[in-house]
Amino acid sequence: MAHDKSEIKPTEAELSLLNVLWDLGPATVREVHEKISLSQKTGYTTVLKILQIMHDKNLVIRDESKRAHVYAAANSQTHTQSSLLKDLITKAFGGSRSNLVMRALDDSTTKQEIEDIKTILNKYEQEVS
Amino acid sequence: MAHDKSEIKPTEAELSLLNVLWDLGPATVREVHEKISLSQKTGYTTVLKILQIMHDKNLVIRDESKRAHVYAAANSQTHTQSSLLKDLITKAFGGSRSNLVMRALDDSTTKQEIEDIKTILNKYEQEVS
DNA sequence: CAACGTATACGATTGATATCGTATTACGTC
DNA sequence: GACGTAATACGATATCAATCGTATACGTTG
Repeated sequence: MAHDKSEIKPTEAELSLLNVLWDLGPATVREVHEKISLSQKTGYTTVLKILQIMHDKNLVIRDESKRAHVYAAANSQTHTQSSLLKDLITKAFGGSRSNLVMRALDDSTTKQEIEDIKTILNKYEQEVS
Repeated sequence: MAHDKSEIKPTEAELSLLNVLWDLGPATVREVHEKISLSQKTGYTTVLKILQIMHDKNLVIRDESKRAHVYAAANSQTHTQSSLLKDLITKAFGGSRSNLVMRALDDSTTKQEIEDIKTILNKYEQEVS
């Protein structure tokens, strides 16, 4: 096989649009542009072009049955996040996952965050054992 | 202020070289090239050029007192890792640190990793309270 | 059915990344 | 102090990312 699902590496602009698509669900260029315009000043055709490129790269799928094509993220947010993390672990953390997790936790970590993470850990601890 | 320390964003090739520098400590272009050549096939002048660019960007410092300049990472590995994580949290995890941590933990997490992380959590828990 | 408004398609531009070939400079050594 | 070795400096190139202007196509409606 040539391309594995785990090699998802959107650029920065692409990730911005993916965030919008995960939020809105399937949407037209106009809808994506309107949403993104709330936080950035990007031209309509720029959004269009990037979505087209993403379509070529299979980062999004699109429904062309209507005049205004409807775009949707090809991969789930969860899967994409995992992919990005895996990449970062490889390139900046010597391949060590716990290394990354420990670095993500610092003295600004709140009590709530600690509790949330402990809950997850307990869950996996049971599964693993 | 123009540039904050937290805006450290090395490119992929730059990060490769930084990994070598963190490993070797201060080193000449030749030393860096020899080390990187073990895992990649990059030309000597390419390594040199990237190090020069990194110097312009203040990603590395260099000692020019000798004929062969000696390069060293300008920022610690720890600090750079934190910076990269912060960036990823912002761009792909809706700004939520625990979101990232939880995604980093999946069902392939080993018992040992869970223990390591719990230890860290307990440490911060005490500090926080 | 023609015109207008909106959508997509296409191409050009700018800037950054990555890579090297070649030119130039600087040491040591004899 | 000239020469050869090895270093740095300096472009040049190819690719990709990001952006937008303009051209073209499509449909709704008067």
